[in-house]
Amino acid sequence: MSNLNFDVIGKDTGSKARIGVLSLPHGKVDTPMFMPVGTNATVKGIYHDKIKEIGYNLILANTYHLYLRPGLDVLSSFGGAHAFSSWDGNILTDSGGFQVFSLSGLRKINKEGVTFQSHIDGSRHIFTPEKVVDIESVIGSDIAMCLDVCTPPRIDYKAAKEAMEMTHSWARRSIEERNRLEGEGAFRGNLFGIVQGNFYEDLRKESAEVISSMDFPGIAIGGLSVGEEKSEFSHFLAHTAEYIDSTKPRYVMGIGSPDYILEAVENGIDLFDCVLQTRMARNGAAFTDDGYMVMKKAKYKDDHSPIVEGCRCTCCTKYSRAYVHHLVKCNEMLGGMLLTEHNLTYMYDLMERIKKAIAEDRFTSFKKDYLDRFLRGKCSPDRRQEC
RNA sequence: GGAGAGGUUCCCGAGCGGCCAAAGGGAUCAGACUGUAAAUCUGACGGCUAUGCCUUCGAAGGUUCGAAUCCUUCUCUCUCCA
Repeated sequence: MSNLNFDVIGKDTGSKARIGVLSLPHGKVDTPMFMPVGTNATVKGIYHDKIKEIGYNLILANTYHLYLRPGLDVLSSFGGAHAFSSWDGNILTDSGGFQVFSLSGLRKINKEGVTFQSHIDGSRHIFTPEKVVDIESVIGSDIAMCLDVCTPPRIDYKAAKEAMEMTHSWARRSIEERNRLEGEGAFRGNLFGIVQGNFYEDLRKESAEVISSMDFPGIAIGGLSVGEEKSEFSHFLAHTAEYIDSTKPRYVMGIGSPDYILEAVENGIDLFDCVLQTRMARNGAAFTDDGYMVMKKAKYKDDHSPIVEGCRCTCCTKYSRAYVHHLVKCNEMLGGMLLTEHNLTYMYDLMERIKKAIAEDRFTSFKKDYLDRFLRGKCSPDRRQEC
């Protein structure tokens, strides 16, 4: 029934890290893999061709945003988001569950679904789990996420439990709708379930087990990296991951920075996505092994070296730090574009290094060496503790 | 030569007797950014021995309890007319 085949092809013995191959309708994806975020069927600041050239074969898009604009009629007339955006790789669609969290002032939740007030024009729209799967089938998602209830940290137990139970109930309804559409030949993607449970150990365990028991080809951990301390993130990531079916691909939604990703990989996570790389690029920062390089700093004004020596991206092979500094200072869009390509290239190549380390059974030492250098650069000595 | 307008903290620019170390931009510097309401946002931005003090609104003098704000002289800039 599923269009997904997931083969674990290697494991690290010192951790739960693993390498695998995901076979999706639009081609294979080697895991662990980072997925660039392209909310509006475009990864901001870069051509789809370039994304593909870097090596990515799986990007995100957002159900809520695409439903509002351009709307289902347009998407449907193109036969889905792939043709519409000229992207022949895989698309994972987020359900709008994150918008339940991020647009909390513009929505209301009840058992049936979520009522959103559009952030664009204020119009009201109802999202039910069934409707989200329907929209995702129009989009043509290769991986379709269920509508879930993503909650902020520090809510009380009762609210956390309610959100979790609603997420579970919506997961069941999503599966029924998928099955119905599959029967009609209208759904060809892979529906992934999402674990919630906020920051309560028993709820996280329960949610991981409940979602794992359902008929999903892949499982995501949601509701992390929503403003909690890093230590809390690490704890709940490890605690949740251990209760998820290890034969399925595991996806942590919304991370992240290299340190978060290494943490996830160590716990056997296969997929993650994040806006950080592309957003920070537009805000003038480059990912490097020595932390984030803030290109607007005056010290790069006359620096003739590339951002990262040896990096294969356009930015590093053709331009100097001084030029990128200049572009960022002038607020020229090319600055953000070059940095976007750099950050996505950096992340792809980092994933390659991680996979190689796992294949050679030295993930733990790789992680330690990498973080020693990355966090030293990211944080000044007096802030080191916080990082 | 004549008439008019004007010189404000790095720049532009508001203020036109006390609530002014002086709005608002910009520049500069620093910080944030993690399933994208983000090419965005936040903070600092005269000096200091800092719930106060000192210096500052072209210059010098004056009026006033009190002046960036009113008066006098000087100086510089711009516009128009000759």
